[in-house]
Amino acid sequence: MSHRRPPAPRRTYHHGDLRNALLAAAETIVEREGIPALTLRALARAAGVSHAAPAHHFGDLVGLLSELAAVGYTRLTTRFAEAMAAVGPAPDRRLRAMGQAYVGFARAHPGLFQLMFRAERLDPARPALRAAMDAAGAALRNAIAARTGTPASALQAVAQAAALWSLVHGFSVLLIDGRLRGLLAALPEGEDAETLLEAVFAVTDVAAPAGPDREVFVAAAECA
Amino acid sequence: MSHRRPPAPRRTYHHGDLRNALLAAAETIVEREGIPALTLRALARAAGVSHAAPAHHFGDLVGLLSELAAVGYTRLTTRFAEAMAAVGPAPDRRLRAMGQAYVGFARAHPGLFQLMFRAERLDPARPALRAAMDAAGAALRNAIAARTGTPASALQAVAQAAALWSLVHGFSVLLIDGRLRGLLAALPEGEDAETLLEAVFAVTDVAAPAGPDREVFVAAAECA
DNA sequence: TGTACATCAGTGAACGCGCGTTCACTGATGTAC
DNA sequence: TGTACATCAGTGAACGCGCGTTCACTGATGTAC
Repeated sequence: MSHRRPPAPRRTYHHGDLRNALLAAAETIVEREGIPALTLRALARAAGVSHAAPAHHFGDLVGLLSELAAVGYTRLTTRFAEAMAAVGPAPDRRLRAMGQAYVGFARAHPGLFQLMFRAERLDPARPALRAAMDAAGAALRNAIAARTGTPASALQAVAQAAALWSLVHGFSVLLIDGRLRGLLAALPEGEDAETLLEAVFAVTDVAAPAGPDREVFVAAAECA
Repeated sequence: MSHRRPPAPRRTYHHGDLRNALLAAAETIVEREGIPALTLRALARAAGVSHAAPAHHFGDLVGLLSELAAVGYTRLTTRFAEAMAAVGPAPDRRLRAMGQAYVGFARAHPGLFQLMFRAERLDPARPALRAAMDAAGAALRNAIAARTGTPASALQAVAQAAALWSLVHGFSVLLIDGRLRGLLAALPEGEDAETLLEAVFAVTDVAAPAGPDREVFVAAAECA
């Protein structure tokens, strides 16, 4: 979020970059106080501006939050790219890196992440939001397609995508909501959510490493 | 929800079963109008009662919604039991049936399901809610333990549970939010969300049938 | 370079709304004797 | 069986609050000439 300004002092009548200041304020508020605290007046207050000012830039609250969600999806797409780049070209490693980036994003920005999936406060028809969502979705599908190769069927291709997305999304949601606390407590000393996610990938075929298990399986096909 | 009464006619000053009437009204409202429409006044209106009346039974709105969420968790636990009973004793079938029941519940009661996971409107310390959540969680863990048998490690046992729960929860959330629409559209003619869920289980090891694949794998271990 | 004017961005007072909460009340129910 | 009384459940008016929206306004900026 560029051009962030302190809300207090302003020497000129015009703000200069109220649009970005409002988005930054919205993100701060949602992380500190949660989604219900996101109101037009609270945002204007945080940006140090009269409460009627935001209307000039976003129309209404749904518009503003949709733009913020778009920022979130764009940031998520960036995280995807970074994580995959850091891990080299192996498709299964890239896919796992992407899943870890997904969960990592949710943990780093839980409020924003929740907002991105709270349909009632967003307008998916907003071009910026639609474009940002599409970009994130395309990155996910590409990474899955790269690993799967030519799928056995259309159904299987779709199922691969739905499975990975469901897995990392469900894990993220349950984790930031504290629902996995019980399971995490049952872990051996010193193990945390990151270890658990790795183990989840391991017991799951979706993003499991193409390791010995898979080779044994292939060998079995020949042996039989 | 028992003893449901029409809100309009009431010959006696006392309602008789306002507690259940309010829970029923809350469920109707959340399914028809969504979670933001759940206010004390709207509930009282729907139950045909003055807006100060609910306080006698639930204290405040969080209390009322927590009780409703408890009803939801209890119903979910019942669905679990029904689905597993209908499918016989085989642990992997039972586990899949449970996953299907989870997603089926979310589809049948999307508003209630969302409420059950909207922490900001619930008080998890309420005994009824805590008990109902624990019961549902225990059913899930038991079904997983029955299929896994003796796990290789504590980490793996926890990972199995986290994986299945994440998978079905993520699938449910994305499905009722319409996020899987794109993937569903890519399915062959006539295939629906139920088929997709089956396929997701199939590409996933978590609840995959102990079918030929698994046998081949075992054969390979001997063959090598 | 200077001036006039249109447009833009933010102000601040006012509005109506639905909300949760409080409170004195009243009708109904249950219990003791 | 009857009566007195306490308790319970629901009423309805009132309150203050924060909200989004409207509106006439004003200060700043940009543009035409």
